[in-house]
Amino acid sequence: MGRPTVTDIAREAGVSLATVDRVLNARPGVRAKTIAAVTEAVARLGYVRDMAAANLARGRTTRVAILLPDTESQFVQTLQDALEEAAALATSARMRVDLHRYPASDMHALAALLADLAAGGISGVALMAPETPVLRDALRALQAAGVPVVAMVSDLPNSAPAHFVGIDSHAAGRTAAMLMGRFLGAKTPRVMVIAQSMLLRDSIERRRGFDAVMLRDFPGIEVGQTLETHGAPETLRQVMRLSLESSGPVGGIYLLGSGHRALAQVLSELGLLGRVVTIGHELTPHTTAALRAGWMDAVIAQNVGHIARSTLRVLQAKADQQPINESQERLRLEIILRENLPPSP
Amino acid sequence: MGRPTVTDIAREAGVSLATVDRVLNARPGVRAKTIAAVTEAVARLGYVRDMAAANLARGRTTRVAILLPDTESQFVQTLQDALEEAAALATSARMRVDLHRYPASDMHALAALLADLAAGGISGVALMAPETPVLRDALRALQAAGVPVVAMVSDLPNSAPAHFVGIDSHAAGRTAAMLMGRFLGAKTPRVMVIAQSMLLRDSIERRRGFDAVMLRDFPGIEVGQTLETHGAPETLRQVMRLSLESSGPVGGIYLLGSGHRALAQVLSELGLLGRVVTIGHELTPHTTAALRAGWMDAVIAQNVGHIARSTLRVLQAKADQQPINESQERLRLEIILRENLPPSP
DNA sequence: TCACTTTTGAGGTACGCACATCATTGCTGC
DNA sequence: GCAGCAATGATGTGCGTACCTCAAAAGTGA
Repeated sequence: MGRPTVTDIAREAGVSLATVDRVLNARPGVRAKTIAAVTEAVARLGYVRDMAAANLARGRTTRVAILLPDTESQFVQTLQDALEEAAALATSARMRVDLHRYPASDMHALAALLADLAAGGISGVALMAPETPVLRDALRALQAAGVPVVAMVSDLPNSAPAHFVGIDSHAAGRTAAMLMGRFLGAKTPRVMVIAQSMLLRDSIERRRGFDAVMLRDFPGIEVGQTLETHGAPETLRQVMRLSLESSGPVGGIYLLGSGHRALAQVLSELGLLGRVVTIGHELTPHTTAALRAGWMDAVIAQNVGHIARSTLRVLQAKADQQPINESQERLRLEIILRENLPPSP
Repeated sequence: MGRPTVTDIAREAGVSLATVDRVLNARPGVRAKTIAAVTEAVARLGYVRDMAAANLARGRTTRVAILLPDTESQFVQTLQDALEEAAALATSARMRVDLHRYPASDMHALAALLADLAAGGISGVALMAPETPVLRDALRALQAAGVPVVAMVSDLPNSAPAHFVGIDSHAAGRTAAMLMGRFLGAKTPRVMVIAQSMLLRDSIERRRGFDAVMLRDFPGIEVGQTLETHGAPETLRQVMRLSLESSGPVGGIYLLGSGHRALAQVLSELGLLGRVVTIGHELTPHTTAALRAGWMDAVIAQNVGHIARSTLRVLQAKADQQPINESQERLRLEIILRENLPPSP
């Protein structure tokens, strides 16, 4: 005897197949008493609906949309690649994934895109975006229309997403601090913190976590203010020179966001490349090269492959109104050094 | 128009459904020319077999066996828990998993168990075991009978397993060395290496990787010979005292295998707990507690949840004669510090 | 008790595929 | 040109479920 089927449930509950179907799919026209009988039979036999067969019978192909900013970021590009690979595989499981890039600076365009999607009859949306009021309203409307929303990488707590796929940014910052503190050793106990901008929630949280551990475990190390570069290499050069002049030399650099290539350039000009402990975030071709070259000491990352697969699994589960396997979907915060770099494919 | 189906392939290739079926399922009695025509139609239409429907039609439930040693090891226990959880979920995907523990000291018993399984008509076997000649022969026989074998945690290169699920132990050792070297800082540049035994392949490889990086990047640090404890706390106490007396104090301890609790005890007796950099392997309740308490500085681990799910996915793929998604099955080597400990459930 | 509504039963079709059977076609050598 | 065999076609059944229709039974109120 294999797994129980609807037929077994019908026999066990003493009702017809049609009634079992009505109960399982929450169709109207069944007495409470009958519902209870079927539910009990389900529990007794340990019946689990065969979702594959169910979706086959429904004939529906789950259609989901994924929205990424059109930033020229290596990380976003890496994530997109991972999503495309995962989407190709998901095709064999009756799922169609539409990937869109939205203008990062125009939240109204994003909101309009979301409205279009809602009208187009989609069964789920996942997105990576900073939480603005416009977006929040758009997402709430989407969810009110019954479309589940999944936040990727950066959480959207005020939009009440159905799920968040990403790591704890505060823990990421704490981990960076722990490594920085221990790697610094006898080097100048001063750390420079650099960010493109502090608008994104994850940057802010990383910084908070970094400070918390620095203050608690390494009180002897001085941590500077966040230097914002707004993505411009020239600004980076200026703020770094200014900071070094006014506060003196540093033993470590913590890069909150992207901009690794520009940093390498400036460090090289200053004769600091490989002489200061450098810690950053996210595994991209640039950071991989930097680790391999030896001038970056550690990268705190989240596995984009996992993010992609987890996102699709969660969207599928939501579409099927199935529960989520928390332990599988919990992303690990990864520490990457030169020695545990993943083998290049 | 949704996804193409076998019917579309038949029309496109100008053949019948039966022939498409013969080609897709590699059944005999089709001319090479016809096979080519069908294959081309598949490529042209971008046909992807609906595995859900296929498995439904096959009506077969994949039965696999998983064999773990009956060692009283926290890691093995953790792995078993993960496998049981994954197995419970796999049930809804038409897969039955039988978990066995074999006597760790009796390879003949393991071989006999494997022979039984082969006779019982099983579609796959996964196991964690040291590679002995007896086992190697048993595994070869099993594979000759068409049963795919998956090695878990510790590879079995001479038994030519269909797949290995686990991390690169050499890289694990290299990573441990990197952290040890950098964490030591101004501490006594001498490291003690402790193992239960050096019989297992992964212990040996870790040690090799550790030495390689120590030699290359930290030539000033002296690394002692491997002290074997054979799992006995009393032996651990003796060899540690002996080593400290003969070679002098150490600044770090590298624990190759298990035995974290006994180590804590002895370190405490010696007044060294928390005063030497301690690095070990695998995330278990003991090591988690040690990291939290602060006397262990880092743990190099592999995610048992991933091992479990990956093992089942690979076995399923082998049973379905489907290709394996390498990028999903590649396990990451994890570095765990206190700050990035996974939140307790 | 009768007309009425609500609840339940019986049965069919479909989803995309695997697998089986039997009939038919094409090709080979003689 | 015919036996003999390989290649192909035609057709049916079933996997577990969804969804539909129509008929029958049970329950309701007056």
